[in-house]
This record gives sequence, structure tokens and C-alpha cells, in this order.
Amino acid sequence: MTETTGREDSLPVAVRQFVLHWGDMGGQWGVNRSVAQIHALLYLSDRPLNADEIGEKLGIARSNISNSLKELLNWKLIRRVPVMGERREHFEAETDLWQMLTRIAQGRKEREVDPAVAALKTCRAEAENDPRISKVARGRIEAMHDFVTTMDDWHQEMITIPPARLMTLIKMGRKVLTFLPLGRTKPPK
Amino acid sequence: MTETTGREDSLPVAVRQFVLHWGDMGGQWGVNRSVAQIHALLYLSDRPLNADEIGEKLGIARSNISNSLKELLNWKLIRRVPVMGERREHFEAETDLWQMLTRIAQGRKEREVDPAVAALKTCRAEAENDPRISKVARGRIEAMHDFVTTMDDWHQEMITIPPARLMTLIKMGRKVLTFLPLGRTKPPK
DNA sequence: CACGGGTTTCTCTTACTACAGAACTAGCCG
DNA sequence: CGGCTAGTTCTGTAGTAAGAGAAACCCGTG
Repeated sequence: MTETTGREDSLPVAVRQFVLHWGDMGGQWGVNRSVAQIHALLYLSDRPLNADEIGEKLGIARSNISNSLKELLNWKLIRRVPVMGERREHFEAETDLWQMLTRIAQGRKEREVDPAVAALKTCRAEAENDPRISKVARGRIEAMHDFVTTMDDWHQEMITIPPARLMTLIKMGRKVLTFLPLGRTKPPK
Repeated sequence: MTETTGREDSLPVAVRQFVLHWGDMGGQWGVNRSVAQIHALLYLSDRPLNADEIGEKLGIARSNISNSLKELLNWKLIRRVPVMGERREHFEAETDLWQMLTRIAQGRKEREVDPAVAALKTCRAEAENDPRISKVARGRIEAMHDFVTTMDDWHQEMITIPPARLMTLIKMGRKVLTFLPLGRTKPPK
């Protein structure tokens, strides 16, 4: 049926390793272990899996799986897949790595930087008309705000560029500089 | 003495806001609250501060301050500053935002992506000569590995570009594309 | 309309991390 | 060599988050 003889007691070593690493990799990040593990498993699977199969292979509780799947759906890193003649829901992972990256980037941005930018804005406004605050502090807050805003805009622009082109851009690396009409400043050393 | 009348009971509102926000912003990140708060405070200060002053302004324990400062030093986000005729150590923050960004990026890379890359390498090797693993899984692992490696290399190249130039690059945004000799492929759809 | 598989929500336990305060150590003065 | 002051390490506690298992909830089917 499947290439990995399905219901075998355990997973191939390489897969298990991957799942494990991805798992606590996720831990270091904002994502919790089970979520990351499930994602890893689905990413490597050659067919959609259902909750039971996942639970069996990873040895984690149904409830946990349910919640984790929900979270992964939120991040849009996996999707529901209807399977003919099957009642339970099946899931498969996004396998396009660019998609994956942008989804994750998007998610983290929303959770981490957007609030920060907002907070900075209010701080800046506050600092504007607070006579007690030092010139230096005011300047620093402004600098920070401008910087973050610039980066944010940049990010926004980048994700509108079609992946393929962005990829060539990246593969070029610093060679991009050679095409740009900048004052040919010899990079200092 | 200082511009903010130093030993006043509390901080200017804008500063307090900034510290607070930066603080739990840090919490969302990997950094804990006290560390982020101390960093924020130093970033806004117009002169180096010592541990006592920090403790007083933020109301956190000495031990905590000691550890937090150590961590900030690790990240190279602050530095020790000797002050004439003073026995206690003083600290000031890096105020160049590019520096800050690269330091943070560097730190996170070391902690988050480098280990991941390493793990991926071993997984890939493992998958190479494991007959049990499915073709699909093997392919996915390789794809992931290549992708991550590419991004890693790119990052490495980017940080070698002098900040000023990088900044102009960023300010250009997607305009960079217009200068590049790419086959003017109409983006598909 | 009861029954049963499938899924979600709730609750309780456990593990971990941040942090305060105390105890400890190291340099500097008389 | 005592007595101070600055700094660090240790220890106990409280708050938080992950996750297991049970209970509740659907919804199709006999």
C-alpha cells in the first residue's frame, strides 16, 4: 500500500531523527514540540495522514494532536485533505519550501513585530510632547521607530516578489551589488 | 546633573512605556523580561549606568540584574564602561541599530539555525543509505537541506556588505529588480 | 432515535523558567 | 587583618505552559 509498509512498529531511522530534531528545533522557536513533530512527520509523508496514524507513529495523545493540527492549520503549514471512502479527516503538509518560509515569516511577523511597531508608535507620540524626557532618549526612540518601520516596509515589498525571482536574487548573493548604479565605493578592505 | 534629574522617584512616562513594551516584547521572543527591560533602559540612557541604578529604576533584584547583564554582554548588546573615580562597573548599550540587528541576528542564527542545519546534514546522510525510507521522504529531506543551506549562505554574504550600502539596498525595495538583467519573465498570472 | 466512531473541549498533573532573597566570595580601605 | 562594598552563585518559590486522559459533543447510520 504505502512505500514504508504503513503499520510497521516504528519509523525509518532517518525519519525519526528528522522528526525528533525538528521537534525540539520547534521548541527553541515559538512552536511547541508536538506541533513541530507533527509537521515534520507530515512533511515527510508521501500521503495524507489522519489523526490516529499520527498519534500512533509519534506516541502522543489524541487531544494534543487535535490542538496541534489546529495550530498548524492556523499557520497554514498543513491543509485538510478529503480522502475517498474515508470518514476521518486527513492532513498533508505544504511541501513548497518557499511557501513554508513565507507562512512562517508572516506568522512570526504578526505575532512579534507588528505589536512592537505599534508600541513604538505610541511611545514615539508620547515622547513627542513629554518635556521631562531627555533629548537623547527622544532621539533614540525615533531612530528605533524609523528603523523598524523601514525594515517592515522592506519585508512587505519582498514578499510581493514572485518566489522564483526572489530565489535567483538570493542565489546571486552579493553579486547584486555589481549591477547597481551606486557610487562605486570600494568596500573598505 | 543628568538631564532627567537622575534620582527622581520614577522615569519619564515615555521611557517607562518603552521599557515595559520592550520588556514583554522580549518575552514573546526568546529573551526574558528583565533582560529586555534592562536593555531598553540602557538604550535610552544618555550615560552609562551601574547595577544599582538599574535596580533602582526598574525595581528588580540584584542577582537578576547581574545575570541579565551577563547575558546582554554575551549578545554583545551592551558593553562595560569604566567611569573615572567610580568603583562599580558601568554599562552602556550599543546604539547603532544596524549593529544591534546584526548582533541579534547572529545570536539567533547560532542558537536556532546552525544546529538545525547540522541536524539536517546528519539526517540527509542517514537517509542516503537507508533502504527503508521512501523516495519521497528522502527527496524532501534533501530539498529542505538545500534550501536551508542556500539561505544560510545568503545570510552569510549579506552581513559582509557594509551597512550603509545594505541600507540603500533596502530602501530601494523591489526597485532592485529593475536594474537586474533578468529575462523579463512576466510573472506567471 | 439510540448507537458508535470521530473530534473537540475541559481539567488536572507535571515540568520548566523567571525571579527574589540569602549566602557567599573577592577586592580595597583603614 | 578586621570591616566595607561590589558582584556572583545558590536556593526556594511562584507562575506558566505542555500534554495526558476523561468527558462532552457531533453527525451519519442502522
